Amino acid sequence: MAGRAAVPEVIWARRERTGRGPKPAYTRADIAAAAVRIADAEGLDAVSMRHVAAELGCGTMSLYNYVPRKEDLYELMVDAVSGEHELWEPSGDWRADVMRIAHQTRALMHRHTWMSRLMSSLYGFSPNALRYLEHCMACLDPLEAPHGTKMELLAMVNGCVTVYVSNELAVAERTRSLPWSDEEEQAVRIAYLGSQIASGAYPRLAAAFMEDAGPIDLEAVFERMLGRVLDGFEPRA
Amino acid sequence: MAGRAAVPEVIWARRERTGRGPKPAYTRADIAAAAVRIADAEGLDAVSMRHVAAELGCGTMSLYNYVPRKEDLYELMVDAVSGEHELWEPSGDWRADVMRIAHQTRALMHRHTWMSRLMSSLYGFSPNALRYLEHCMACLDPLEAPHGTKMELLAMVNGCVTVYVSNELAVAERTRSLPWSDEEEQAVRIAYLGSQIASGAYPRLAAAFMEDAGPIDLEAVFERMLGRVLDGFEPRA
DNA sequence: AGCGCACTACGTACGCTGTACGTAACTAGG
DNA sequence: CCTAGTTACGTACAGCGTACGTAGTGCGCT
Repeated sequence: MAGRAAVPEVIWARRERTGRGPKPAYTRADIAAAAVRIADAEGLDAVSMRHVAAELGCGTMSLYNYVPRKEDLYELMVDAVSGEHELWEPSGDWRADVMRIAHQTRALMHRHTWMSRLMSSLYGFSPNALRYLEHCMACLDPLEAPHGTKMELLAMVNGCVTVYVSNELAVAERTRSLPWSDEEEQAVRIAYLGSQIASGAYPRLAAAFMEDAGPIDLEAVFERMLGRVLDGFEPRA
Repeated sequence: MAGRAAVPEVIWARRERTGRGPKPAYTRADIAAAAVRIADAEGLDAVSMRHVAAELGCGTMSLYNYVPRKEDLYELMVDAVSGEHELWEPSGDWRADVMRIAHQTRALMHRHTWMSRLMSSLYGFSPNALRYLEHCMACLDPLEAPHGTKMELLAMVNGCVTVYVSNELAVAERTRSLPWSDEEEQAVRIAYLGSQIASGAYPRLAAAFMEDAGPIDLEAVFERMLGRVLDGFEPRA
């Protein structure tokens, strides 16, 4: 009977509508959509309570009727785009299905570049996340393994995809903010990194950077990474 | 000769000291140490320019002589604790060495719980990061593979460790902010998650959650994950 | 030797953030 | 019908990053 009211509750445990009083002017979906629109167009840092409220056309503080803290707004956003995952009838080939899931997740994170940043800090048992997880598990039905192992597989795949895309986006951001062209980029990288490497203190890094001169094929690397992860779960022959 | 001054430079390309004028009162190491102290004690969000300046005992704007943007302060912090990595003479057993590296990285991120948050957004070719990377590559000398593959291995290991610890910390944070004890935690999780699962819409998730009733052994899961990653790089027999 | 300038230090100020709080309007349940 | 629980929203506050201006300092050059 201790006061458990003052506790930070998960937003999904709250009912959306609560009977008494005037009907809410917006749904959670409206709010999430507005926030996603802003994040897509102007970046995650542009998502402020004021900005989202303005996008919706209501006063700033009205938002707090729907969303107790800003963090919950993020949760709404992640759930909303999690709903973009295509969920198909499992093919029977778990490897192919998981590959397809990974590629779709990557595409989704490229479409909403702020996702990878939010995913790594959120708890993530939103309704759409549950639906998505259930679909992933369904794809793993053909795999002979305990549920726990399957969950570990999914965690690893999701984790790898997230960090991979994070890196992709970080590098893209870095080169985009540079005023030089891609070809000159190489030269610029030499400016600092090269000065360090030329110092001779890092012979192996020097060798590594000399080796891959051409632009790396991000798709191929992604594919290779996934393959290796899944190899670890292949039943022993 | 186009104006390349207005460009966001990497802080490591800046010289720390520049001859003319009064001697700077602090070193980059001083500043990084102050910021790390604050982040460790009060969390990453407590690291503000004002707060760090106060910790150093100087005016807020004086910090900007050393650090052009706040993001660079983060870079300094990451580099500082990257220097905590123990670098040993490679044993000749690359698998064992990589395992040891991963365990140390995990320990480091538990010591500085804000690291995982920063690592996923930073570019990361700071001096200490280079030293660390070179050491990792040295550990991989016994592995018969091209440099590019070795880099991919390290990226995967580092990535997996980062997301793993992120999850660990997120869960810990969630349960810590709850006023209930660990045993009751289980019951609370049922409150929302259980209501969803009991709905019957997610049969596989239900089965999975029922299966692992006891507290999971985080060390064992970590070990297993690493093992699987490394398996993917074992030379084919 | 001494001038000039690059550099450090730092106070003030601006626009922005999340959100606590108080008030007015509204409507469903007893 | 009344009233209690909700919605809506304006105001206010503490804190943020940082642009800008000013004052003082000491190295490098003439």
